[in-house]
Amino acid sequence: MYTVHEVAKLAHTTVKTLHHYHKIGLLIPEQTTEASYRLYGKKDLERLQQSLFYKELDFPLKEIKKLLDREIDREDTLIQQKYLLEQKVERFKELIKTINSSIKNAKEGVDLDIKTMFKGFETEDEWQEALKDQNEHLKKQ
Amino acid sequence: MYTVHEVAKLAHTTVKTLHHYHKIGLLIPEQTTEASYRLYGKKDLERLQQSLFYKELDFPLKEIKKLLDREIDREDTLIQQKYLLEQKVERFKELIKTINSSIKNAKEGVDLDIKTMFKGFETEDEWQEALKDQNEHLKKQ
DNA sequence: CGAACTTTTACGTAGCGTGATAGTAC
DNA sequence: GGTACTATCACGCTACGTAAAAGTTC
Repeated sequence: MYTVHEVAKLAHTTVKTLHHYHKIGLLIPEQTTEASYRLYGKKDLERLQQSLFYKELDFPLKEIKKLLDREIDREDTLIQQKYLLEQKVERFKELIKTINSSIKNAKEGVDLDIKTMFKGFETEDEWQEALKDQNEHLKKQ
Repeated sequence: MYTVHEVAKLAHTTVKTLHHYHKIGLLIPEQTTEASYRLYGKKDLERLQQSLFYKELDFPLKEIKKLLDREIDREDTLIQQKYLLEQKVERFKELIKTINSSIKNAKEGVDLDIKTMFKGFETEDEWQEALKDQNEHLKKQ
């Protein structure tokens, strides 16, 4: 069992964040003491971990809650999260490419064409679509 | 010259976002028509591009404005942004590693030790520190 | 003339941060 | 009994979303 402070330190987040997650029902501590001190167990830490992964993927907390509440299977969820993180790495690599093009053109004083300027951002929405498809996929299974 | 809608489409953002950036002074269109329609030029698009890069790096808009207002040199800024994006890719790779460990342990039904569970998140703050150092570094130049 | 833009104004929302005040553990 | 926690309000802030009403362009 871990106190708020301990969990915050372990997960590199803040006490206030844990309070917030408690309030919105995203992460309810396994136990509370008589003085209503929050006590988190192993399962709570696992759920927090998965929440943080989703957060890195820019999922809104409400959706994270939904996803974890109907949690099909921890392993499946982890596999999906891994896939999404890999997608994100690809997007970032695209952005780096775009920067390289921009640097090159800045150096040469040439104007970069506009489509190229925003390459890698474009994937933002398409990528959101891909996310939905992914979720649809999971639901159907 | 591009209208709000055109810019929004090009940069894969929204009209409202451009309004907001105008309002806070982050991106003021080069021209406005008689009917006060916003018209964005090439310079504006470049500034928007850099803003979006910083946004991907989780910089608050206020700081982005500051950074771009004192813009030392577009090229230098791009190089710094590239470096920071690469850092971020590394963090994400760490997270993927963490997921792999978690999947493995989920498979074997073994409990993962807690420090490992949050590896990759830990860099969040340390990474923020690194950011500050970077900025300090730039300021001193 | 209609369809697709555009404007400003205004209120709503998410995800916490930041005190303030007060109780609690050791 | 002091120090370091903990709790619950409550208000503030950022970065927009989401209408709502009205003008504009082609």
